[in-house]
Amino acid sequence: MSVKGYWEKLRIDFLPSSGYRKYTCKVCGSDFWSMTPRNTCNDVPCSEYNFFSVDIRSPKLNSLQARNKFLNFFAKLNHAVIEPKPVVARWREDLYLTIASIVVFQPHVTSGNVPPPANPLVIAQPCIRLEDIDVVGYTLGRHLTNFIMGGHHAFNYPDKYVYFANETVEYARKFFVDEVGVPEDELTFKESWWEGGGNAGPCLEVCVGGLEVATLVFMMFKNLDNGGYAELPLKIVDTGYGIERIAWLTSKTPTSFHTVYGELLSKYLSLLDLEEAPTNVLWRAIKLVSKYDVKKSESYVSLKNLIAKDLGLTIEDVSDALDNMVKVFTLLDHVKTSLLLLSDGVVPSNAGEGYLARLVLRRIFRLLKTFNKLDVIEELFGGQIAYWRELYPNIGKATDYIYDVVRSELDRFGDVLRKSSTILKKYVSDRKLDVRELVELYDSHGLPPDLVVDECRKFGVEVELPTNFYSLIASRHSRPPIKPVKAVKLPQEVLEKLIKLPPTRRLFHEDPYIKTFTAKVLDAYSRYLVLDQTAFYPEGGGQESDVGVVRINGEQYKVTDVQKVGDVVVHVVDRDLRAGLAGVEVEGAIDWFRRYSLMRHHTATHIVLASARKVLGSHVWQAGAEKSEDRSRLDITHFRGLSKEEIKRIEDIANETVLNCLAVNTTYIPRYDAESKYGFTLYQGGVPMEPIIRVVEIQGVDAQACFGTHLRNTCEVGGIKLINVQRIQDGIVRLEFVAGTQLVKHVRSIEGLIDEATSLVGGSDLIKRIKSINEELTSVKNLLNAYRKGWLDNTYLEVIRSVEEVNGIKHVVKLFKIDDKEIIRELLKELISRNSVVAIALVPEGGSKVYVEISISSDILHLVNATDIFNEVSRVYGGRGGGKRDHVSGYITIEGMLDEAVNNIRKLIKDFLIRSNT
RNA sequence: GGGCCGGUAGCUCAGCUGGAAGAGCGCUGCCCUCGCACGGCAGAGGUCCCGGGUUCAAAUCCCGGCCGGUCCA
Repeated sequence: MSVKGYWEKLRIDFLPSSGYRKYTCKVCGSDFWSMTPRNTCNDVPCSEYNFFSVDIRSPKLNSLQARNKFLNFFAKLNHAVIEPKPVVARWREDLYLTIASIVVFQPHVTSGNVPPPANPLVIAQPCIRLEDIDVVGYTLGRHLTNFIMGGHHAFNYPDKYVYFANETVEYARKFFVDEVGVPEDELTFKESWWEGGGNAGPCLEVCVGGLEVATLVFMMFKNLDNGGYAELPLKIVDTGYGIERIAWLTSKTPTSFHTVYGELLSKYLSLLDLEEAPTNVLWRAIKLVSKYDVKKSESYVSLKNLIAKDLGLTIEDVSDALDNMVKVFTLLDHVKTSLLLLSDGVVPSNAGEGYLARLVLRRIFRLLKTFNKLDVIEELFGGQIAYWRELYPNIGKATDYIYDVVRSELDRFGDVLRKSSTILKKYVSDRKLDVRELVELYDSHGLPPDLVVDECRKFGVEVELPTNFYSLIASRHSRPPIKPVKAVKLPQEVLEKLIKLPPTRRLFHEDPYIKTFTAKVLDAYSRYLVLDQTAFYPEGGGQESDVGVVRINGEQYKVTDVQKVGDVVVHVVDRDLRAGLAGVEVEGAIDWFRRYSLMRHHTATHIVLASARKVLGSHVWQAGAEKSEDRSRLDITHFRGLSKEEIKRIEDIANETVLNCLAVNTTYIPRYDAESKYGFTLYQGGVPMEPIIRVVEIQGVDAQACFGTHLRNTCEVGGIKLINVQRIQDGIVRLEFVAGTQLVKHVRSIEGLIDEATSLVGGSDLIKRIKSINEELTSVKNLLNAYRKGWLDNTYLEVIRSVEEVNGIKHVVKLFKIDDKEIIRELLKELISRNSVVAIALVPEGGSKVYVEISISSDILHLVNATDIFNEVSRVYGGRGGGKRDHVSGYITIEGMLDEAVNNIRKLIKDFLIRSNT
């Protein structure tokens, strides 16, 4: 079905009945609704911007006021106001950032698993989108990397209808006309089609004077693999109002940066020693910018040309005025985006969402570098922290962390730049730099092309920056489809068979201290056993599964692994089970020692995470965890390695928590209650898809959504010792620790190591022994060197005495019966550097193998060649080897008497020298 | 998660079309100086990241791993 086909199906009666009529855009061909006849659809680039000439009957609004107006309007229409969520979408596995308000409700609500927190609802959600990051600034505010998306949402279930397209359009019209004061003739609704995140539906783009101010999406379909659509059971109203654009519309400033950042703009200009561009240039720019395809870099140049022509200025005048403004706009935007990311706890790194933060920061650094103003970076951040801390309280709380990270990232960027000159020298050593090299400098070394071009000029190397540079980069990166590889530990046929069984009653949750139990067999197949209830904990939440035994009909089976398939717990036993066991009663017993160790390690993990957050800051998140019987492993996000002091403090605070004997309570709480009570730090180990979640709370210390089995009280942990701390990758630190009785085991293994080391070196005081062994080693080394030197001196004289001469060529062939090639080589070097001589060493290497090394003084190289001599010898003695004219090494084979052979070789060489020199 | 670049003396790096492990800075000692800096001379310092392979021969080539950097998801 075509897009238009869906529109006929949807039918929005409200528009025609309120006097709107449908027209077709002469430029893009889209259908749109308008009160007054129009040729074009009122959206760029079909129409020019003229929203600043529209007579808006409303006071000027800044973005905070526009946001409040939006929320209040929909609150009056019985929408519950929902608190915004972080800009880092930690609840999504397929997305790093909150790019729209609907993201807050995906996938748990949109899939139908969890009801929305209210219905209908309204939210003003800060969002970050980096896809247009390159054109931010150039469009004078149409594109931003951060913005507030006002969304009113209604979720229509098959059995519960709230509202859909008609009401949505009615509300939008009322909001823009009655609240914002847009004259109704200026308001248009363009029919379009929206797709995203696996869903799709028709949408209306709401425009005023060329500016799109809202999109109204009616999410009705699911994308199918074959490219088609399937209707969703849930019909969702998904709207996005551009709060900054609405503010811009009312405040009539030449760019939206003037509206959003207010006094910060002039503050930034003065910090950077810049002048604001003349107003007439800015106004001319905003009128013209709507016509251009901003993705093409040459269009910015033609924009400047046109402004110059219109205003009677030179292109240089316009460039001077506009280029710096664009950079300042970009700085304003990027600094705010950084603040939002960092205050939500993102740790910059070279992977994941951390990379996105680094990308934005690096762009800031590069821009500042073009002004030579890297030193004002803290003032730039400070200005915005003060400006935004009221609207975004997290920014105020994270101030220290933000400065720390900015400084540390700036240092790192400085390192890259410092390295750049040596790297560059390597690349321009041939006095030129081609495009391939330019691409490699950026892709492999992080050197931005504009910077490289500047640097090259200093070396006197001219480089051309191709306009398609970034698409060249893109083409270097092949994009494999995202594959959510789920490690399925059970065979497919077992999964299919078991998924239909009723959920297993979780005795391990009801009472984590149950060691034995009885249950009924629901199904038994091959080595897989499903019971109606079980005390066996299945692997999950980073906790390994239990092991133990089950007794069925008097026969005992070992349980080696336990997995969860949906809500069904599957026991894997050590051998095949009989058929027809369904209904039979079984007795089970878990390996309690192992389980208790796991429980201690699991509770300890929560304690250590909380301690790390206390010591390092609230940007610390769990990046992975694994609890096993003998130790626990916790990966946390942090921007540098830990100092000894920090490690000690984490350990101390963790053990304090243990000693304080705090209760550990496990409760089931409705999702939204839990979120508002504990915040999003609940979801350290991922986000469950259920409306009611299991919360493990250590009173006053930590609360997490968690599936694992925990102790009743922190006392039971016994004690916690960090045994290994390392930075496993940029932005992630791994903490390994042991708890409880495992601590004893760990100490014992260290004792064992010490004992073994002590017995190896002898004596009783390990440190003392190692010190004396070291000294001994040094003196033996020195002694050896002395002997070598002595050997060298004596042997040198001895060899010199054996030098013979044929046809004016001095030469010597010597057999050495020590296997120390290093000193023999040194001897040869000594010989040839102090004499004009051909020196040949033979070193037997066991069996018939004899090592040969030939060296020739440089001044007689014109007379004789080492390779030739070697070949002459190997003709008779079957050698393999090679080298250069002055030096050859290899092996020959000598059977029988060695001394005899050496004499023979001497003769061979003598003959050769006679022949070759006549 | 993937692509690319890199890992050689305490530091910064060269050597990488296979053929005798190097430079600069720093360090130690001596000379010069009243002393310091500079300068001069001499010297110490190496698991060429690790493990396999190819080869007469590997820092260099091939395979695998570890670590770092960087770009893109």
